[in-house]
Amino acid sequence: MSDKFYLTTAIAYASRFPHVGNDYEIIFTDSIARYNRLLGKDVFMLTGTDEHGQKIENLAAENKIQPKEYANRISSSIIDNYKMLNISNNKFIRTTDEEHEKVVQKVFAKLYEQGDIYKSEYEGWYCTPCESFWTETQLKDGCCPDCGRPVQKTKEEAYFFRMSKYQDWLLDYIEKNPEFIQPVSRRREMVNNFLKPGLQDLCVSRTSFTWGVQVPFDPKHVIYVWIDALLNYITAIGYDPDGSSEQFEKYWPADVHIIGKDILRFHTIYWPIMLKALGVPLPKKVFGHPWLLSGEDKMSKSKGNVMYSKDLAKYFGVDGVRYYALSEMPYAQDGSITYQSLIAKYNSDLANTLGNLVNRTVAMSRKYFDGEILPPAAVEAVDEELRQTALDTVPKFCACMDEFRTSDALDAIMALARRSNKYIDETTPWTLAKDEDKKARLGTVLYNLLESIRFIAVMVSPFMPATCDAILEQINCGIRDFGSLKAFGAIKAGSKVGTPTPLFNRIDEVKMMTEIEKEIEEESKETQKASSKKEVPEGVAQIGIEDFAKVSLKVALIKECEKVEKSDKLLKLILDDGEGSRQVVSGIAKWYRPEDLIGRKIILVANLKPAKLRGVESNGMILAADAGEDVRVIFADDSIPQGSKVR
RNA sequence: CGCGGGAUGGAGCAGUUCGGUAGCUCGUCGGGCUCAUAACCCGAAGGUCGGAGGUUCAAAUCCUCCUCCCGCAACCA
Repeated sequence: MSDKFYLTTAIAYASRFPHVGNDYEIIFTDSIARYNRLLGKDVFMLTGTDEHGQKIENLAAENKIQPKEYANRISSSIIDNYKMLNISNNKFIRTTDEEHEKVVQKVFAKLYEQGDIYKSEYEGWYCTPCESFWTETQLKDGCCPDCGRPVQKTKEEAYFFRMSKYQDWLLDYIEKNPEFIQPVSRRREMVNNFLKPGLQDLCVSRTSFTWGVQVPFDPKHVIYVWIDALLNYITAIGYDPDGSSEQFEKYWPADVHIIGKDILRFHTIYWPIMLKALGVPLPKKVFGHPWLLSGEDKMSKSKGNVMYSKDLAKYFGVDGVRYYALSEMPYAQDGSITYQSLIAKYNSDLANTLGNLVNRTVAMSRKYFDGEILPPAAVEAVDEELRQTALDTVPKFCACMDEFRTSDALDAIMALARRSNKYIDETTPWTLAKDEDKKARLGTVLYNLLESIRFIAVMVSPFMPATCDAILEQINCGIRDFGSLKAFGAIKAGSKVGTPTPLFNRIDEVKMMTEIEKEIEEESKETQKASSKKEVPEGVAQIGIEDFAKVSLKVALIKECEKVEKSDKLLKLILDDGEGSRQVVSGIAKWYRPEDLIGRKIILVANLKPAKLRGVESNGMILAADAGEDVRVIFADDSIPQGSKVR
């Protein structure tokens, strides 16, 4: 019997509280899980938190608490958030769970013993003040992603996973299993960018921090994120290299890992190779979903465009938030969320189309028959179309959901709601009600409407579980199994409908926007207060004047400037630093054109070690400020002669 | 010439595999109805399908070139 369905989300990094953009993934996954349960499958949905690593260690230190304590806080707030969102996960794993850590160590040891992991030296970038190592890709603007300072190339001892050994096998596997990587466009990206050029061995341990799972046979090493985090998918259900649980045998391989498109690489390259090395079958699918953007941009604190589910739920209800996330998101492109679009969608789909349909139907039933449901005795030709639409919607709904197209599935359901509203106009129950002889006909019309609404309620349950319950309560019908959608007419005549209560109250856009704007203003005032209090920036240690004196800052004149070929971000500058010319390369091409800079004076870090960027030599660096997402060069006053020392 | 995706009425999308009246939701305008949440139903306006060429009886769809956006990669001293 292959009626089990195991699906997972990525585990959330427990460094800070997630916003709606992050929550999209769990809402989406939850709707897939609930859909498969509706089909009668034995579903196991896993989610959790990734709680190890440098960043959490640092954040904990800043807050003067233990890392575990910090992780506990964030983790429990995430659990609360998921509860609020009505997420139906079967398990919540934390990478700090004892069972998980034990298995991670065993796996590491096993891979080491069989030669897939070996000890070597790791060349990376070191940030002295933070005492932390970063990989090339982790760097932000070439500097430490935590404190923004320059970093130095250094070596440390580390363990590596021999990825290259499995590369041909994986390439072959991906080609033979086109279903494996989900939106297909992403598959090409992975194959062309990583697999074909050749895989680098992956560094899987660190000595630069301690908050993580220890390498069992070499305690000064901590197992770095990939082995630790990815293994959660199998440790959570009882994998053990020495013999796994029954639960593992039953649910593995996972039917799908649902993850953000940004971490597809780890799930479609490193994870399959790890599993292969362990002799464990691969998950059937990895689906890299797009992002929910705030308007046009990614949500970020510095832009002040972050929206949290719990705040949105206050205005739109949990199901309103779930509905928006699931219906507005295109299949493979990023979606967008704004208060305006949320209000528009909420009003037109939920309040007007669906909510009003249920409300008017139940109200008529009460009004004309005191709520009693009559049998569908007086059938007419118009009925057939409604009936057929309802029946046709079911396979459409399934086809969409099997491909994870939630917005198309919801579209199909809303089309049925619209068809039902139209049916009311076609049959004009209020006219039938005036004629005593048309009672049976009127009863039939209302019966058909109630049954159609029942179809909607059942199909809507994966997306808006609470709304499904509320509808079924109002039509007073408990028949909600998927099998009941095979035929039209499961509602029993003779029972009485409940009280008509609006499911979604219409929102006055102007009113709500003023309210929301007021709230946002108050919040930003608060955060400003809070941030002005702790002026010591995150993650930057205080230094003495003697440290500062090590940096030689000078004013310099930009004499020439041009773009570095084949680069998006680099400008090559020829500077006059008072002693002569020097060439500096700077990553500011996105914000400045060469002609904007020539003739201006800037501040130069004069004693930085030379480096080559994109093959062009750079001697020093120019100072610039991060203004949100933008970068602004710090210009010096024209009256300052070049070569002047800055201190 | 690093790899990939995209450009369709005011907005957001479908249609492109296997050429043949350009479709959906929202918005706008006009009408209808009164059971209902100023809702619902009907109708209309609005698109030379990013641009230029080509193949064809026929191109949003196939081919070539170009422009602009977005991911990934490289790069950010």
